[in-house]
Amino acid sequence: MKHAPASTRSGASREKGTLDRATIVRTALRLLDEVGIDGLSTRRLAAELDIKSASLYWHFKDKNELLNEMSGAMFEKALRPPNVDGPDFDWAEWLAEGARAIRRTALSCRDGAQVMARPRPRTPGLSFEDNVKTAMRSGLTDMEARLTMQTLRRFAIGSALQEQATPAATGIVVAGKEGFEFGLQTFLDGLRARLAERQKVARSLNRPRA
Amino acid sequence: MKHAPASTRSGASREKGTLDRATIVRTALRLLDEVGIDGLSTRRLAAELDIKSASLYWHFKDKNELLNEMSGAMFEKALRPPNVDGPDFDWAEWLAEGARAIRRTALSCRDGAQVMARPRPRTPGLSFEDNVKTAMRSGLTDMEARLTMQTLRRFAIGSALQEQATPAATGIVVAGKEGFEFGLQTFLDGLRARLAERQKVARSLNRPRA
DNA sequence: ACCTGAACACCGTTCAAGT
DNA sequence: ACCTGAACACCGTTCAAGT
Repeated sequence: MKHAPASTRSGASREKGTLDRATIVRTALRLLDEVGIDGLSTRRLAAELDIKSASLYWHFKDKNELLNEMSGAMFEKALRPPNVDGPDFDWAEWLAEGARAIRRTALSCRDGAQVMARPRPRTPGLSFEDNVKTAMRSGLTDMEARLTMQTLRRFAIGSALQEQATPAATGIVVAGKEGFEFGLQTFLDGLRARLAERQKVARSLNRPRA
Repeated sequence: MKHAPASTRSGASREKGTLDRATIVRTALRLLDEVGIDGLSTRRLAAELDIKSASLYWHFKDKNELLNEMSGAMFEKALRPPNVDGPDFDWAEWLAEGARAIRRTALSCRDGAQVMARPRPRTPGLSFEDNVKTAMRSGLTDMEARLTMQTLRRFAIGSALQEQATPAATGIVVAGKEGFEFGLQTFLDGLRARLAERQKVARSLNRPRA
């Protein structure tokens, strides 16, 4: 006699053919938070989905592709709404919030930083170009805006990575948000200095004394 | 008939009892550069050392301990001589060189950034406190000096990590050194602004007008 | 003190075969 | 189109036993 068709796993039973990449990625992220990156095996994930591990290879080329998709999902979650307001728009605070969101998202899940440190699949230009535009409202050039976002992303991931590493052995100086804010604000100060210098030059060109 | 006692591996035969942690770490780093982090198995490393993989567990508690030691070795290599000169000492350039050295070392070895992103064993206070002292010659407080070094370390590792990720999928904006220098110099600009502000305040306190 | 043989409990991945 | 059974070629780690 055959036993009942599973569905005993984690409560969420599906009918066949319902399984798609998004569901797998979502489940993988939940499992990651439970067991950590070393515990996240294809067999364990398959069990969580009530399938066999071989089935995962119909949906994903290999485990790397799955992990990269997880990275993409975390970034999407971190960078939700550009949320640009009216004339009181504070570009520095907007950039800071973006960097904080990346770090916060990475820290919100066990080993999340290690996942976000991976390459993510080319999101279809969705919000990235919009964000560049928004960053340019500060007066930065297109290239500077991109470099700024790249720098903040690298710093946020680097910070989360160190903060999430086994706390005993790391040479952490100031734990938590304060250590992060120092680097963040100092970098933004550098941007402000650059923009102020640029405005000064522009003014002197507009009404030359000579 | 027993065959000859190995020594066919990679040319470097040893007599028994010669093997120590430093040799293992050095060999592991060479092997890492050959096969990458996914190829660096205890069995492969043991073969390279002409021992059996079980023997590694006499020298190291587990693979994690070995990897952390590798991280420590790479940082030692990166931060070699403090090399502080005379009165023409340029603290900003000194900090920049330290950050560049970390990034350069990470990029010098396949998957090197992933290794340096790991926690490293507590180095016996060797050069770290000296470096804090050196950084303070800029006028930064002790805490600011530590935060600065932490920030640059995080940014350098974060950069190397992204640069070393599979080049196709990453949203790299400006590849290579230029992308790194932007973040580095902008952060240092922020530090300069902070120090300049501090000097201005100090001067106004020295000779008050009122 | 240092190393091995042999095993344990896993991995990621492939592929013919099922439905 | 989607999933399984069964296998392949590996893993990290332990531990009694050797020298």
